[in-house]
Amino acid sequence: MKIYNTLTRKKEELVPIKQGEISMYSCGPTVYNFFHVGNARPFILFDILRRYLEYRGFSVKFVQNFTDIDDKVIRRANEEHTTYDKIAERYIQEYFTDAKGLGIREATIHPKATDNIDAIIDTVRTLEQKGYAYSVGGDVYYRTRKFDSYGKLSHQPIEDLESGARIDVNDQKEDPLDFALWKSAKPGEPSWESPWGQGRPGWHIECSAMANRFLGETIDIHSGGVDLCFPHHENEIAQSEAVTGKPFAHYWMHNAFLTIDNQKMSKSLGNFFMVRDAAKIYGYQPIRFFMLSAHYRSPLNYSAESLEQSKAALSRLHTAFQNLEFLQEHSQTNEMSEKERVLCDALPKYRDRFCEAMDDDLNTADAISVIFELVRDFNSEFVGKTASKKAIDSSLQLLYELCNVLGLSPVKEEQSLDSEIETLIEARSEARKAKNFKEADRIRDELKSKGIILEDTPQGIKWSYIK
RNA sequence: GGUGCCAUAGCCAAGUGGUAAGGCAAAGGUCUGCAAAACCUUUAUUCCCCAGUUCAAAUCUGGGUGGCGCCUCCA
Repeated sequence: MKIYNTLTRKKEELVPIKQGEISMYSCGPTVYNFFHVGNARPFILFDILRRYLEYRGFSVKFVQNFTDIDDKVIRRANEEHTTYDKIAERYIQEYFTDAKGLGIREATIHPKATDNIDAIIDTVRTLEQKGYAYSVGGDVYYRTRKFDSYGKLSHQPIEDLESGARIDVNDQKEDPLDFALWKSAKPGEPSWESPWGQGRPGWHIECSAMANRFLGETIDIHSGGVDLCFPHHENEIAQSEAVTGKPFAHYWMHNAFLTIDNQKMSKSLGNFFMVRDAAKIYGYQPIRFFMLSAHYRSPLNYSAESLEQSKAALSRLHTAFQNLEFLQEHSQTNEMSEKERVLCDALPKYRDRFCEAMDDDLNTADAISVIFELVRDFNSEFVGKTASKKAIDSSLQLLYELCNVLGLSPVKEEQSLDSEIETLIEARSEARKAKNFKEADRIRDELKSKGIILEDTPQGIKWSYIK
C-alpha cells in the first residue's frame, strides 16, 4: 500500500516498523464544544485507514487523544460557571455520540491530556535537561533554534518562519519561534504541581508525551488536518525527537480542508456546521459518504446540494442491499445459472480493483465506484429475476465486506411490522387479486402516509420504510 | 515576501503518457393493472487558456488566467 507522506512529499510504500503491525497516532478534538463537519473529515478518514489496514491483515494500534485542558476549555467552563473537567467530560461524550453516528469506531486508546500530566512533566524535564527547554518565571519554553531540522515537515526554512512569527513585545521568550511547553497557572485556573511550580501543559507537548507513552518512541503513522502541520506537528517532532534522538513518525498524513463557499470551514471564520446539526438534516451516513466521495488530500466543498447528492447515492446502495436481502430470503433454488457462475467467478476482480484503489493512498472515491459497479451488475443480474441463493449469498457477502471497509452501513434497520400494518398489506393483496385496483391503491397510499412503501415484485410484496 | 495545492459534463468527482470511472440530476425506453425499484439508451471528439516535448498529453515542460491553503488558535 502506498500513502502520501507529508514529510517527503511523495507517495511511499507503507513499510511498518514491526511486520504485521501498525501504530497510528491522530490528533483528536479539543473538547469544549460539539465538533463540526470539517473536524469530522480527519476522524472519518483515519477511521477508514485503520479499517483498511485491519482488512489487509495488519494489527493496528490506534491512539487518538482528547485535549481536555486548554484556554478554550477553561473559558467555556468559566462561561458556564462550572469546572473544566465537567466541560471536557460532557463533550467527550458528545464526541462519541457523533462519532458513532458517523460510523467512526473508537480508537484503541483515547487518552486524555490530564490523565497523563506525569508523562508530560517527564518529557518537559528531559527537554530541559538536554538544553532544549528553558524556564522563565514558571513558564517553560522550547528552544526552537536548537533543533536543527525544525521546519522539515512543513518544509519551511527556519528563517522564513522567523520573519513571519508574531512578535510579542512583552514576551519573555528567547526567540519568537519558541513555544510553550508548560504554562504557569493564572489565579483561578486549574493547575498541576510541577518542578516549575503550579501550572498546566502547553498544547503541543501532550501529543509527544502520549504518543510516546502509548505507542513508543517511533510510530508508523501520524495524522491530522493540514492546519496542524505547522506548528503543531512540527513542534511535536521537535519535542519528541529531541527527547529520544529517534524519528518520531515514519509517515505523516494530512487531510485537506472541508470548505464552504470554497472557503475553509473554521471556527474562527464562523462558517461552520456542527455534525450534530447537519445530521439532523441529512442523517449521519450521508455525511460520511460525502467525505469519501473525494480524495482526502483535495479540498471538499460542503453544500446542501452535495449532501443531497450523497444521500441519494447512498440510498441507491441501501436499496440494493434491501433488494438482495429480499431475494435471498425468497430464493427457491440453489442451482447457479451459467450467467450467475460467470458473475460469481468475477467477484474477486471487483475486490482486487477495490483494494488497488485503496492501496493508492486511500482513493476512496475510486473504491466507491467499484462498489457501485457491483451494485449495477448485481441489480442487473438478480433483481426481478429468479436467482439462486448461492449466487446471492456470495454477492451480498462481497458487498458487505467492501462497505464495511469504508464503514458504510448496509442499513439493516430493525424492521418489524405491527399487526395493523400487516392487516393492511394483506387487505391490499386481496384487493389486487380481485382486480380492485382503486382500493389497492388507496391502501398503498394509506401505508405510505404511515411511512411504509410497498413494491410488487415477482417474489411477492416487498415493503420498506420511507428513506 | 516565503511556501504549497487546485482547475475534468448541468452538479459532485476518479483518472497523472495510450485514446475520458462512478454518483446525482435530466430525457427516452423496458418491466408493472398503475406504481416503486431495477435495467437499457442518450448526456465531455474532450479535460481553464496558449505554446512546446512525444508516434501518442486531461496526464510531461514552459508561460498565462482563475480559485484556495499554510507561514497566527484552528481538523
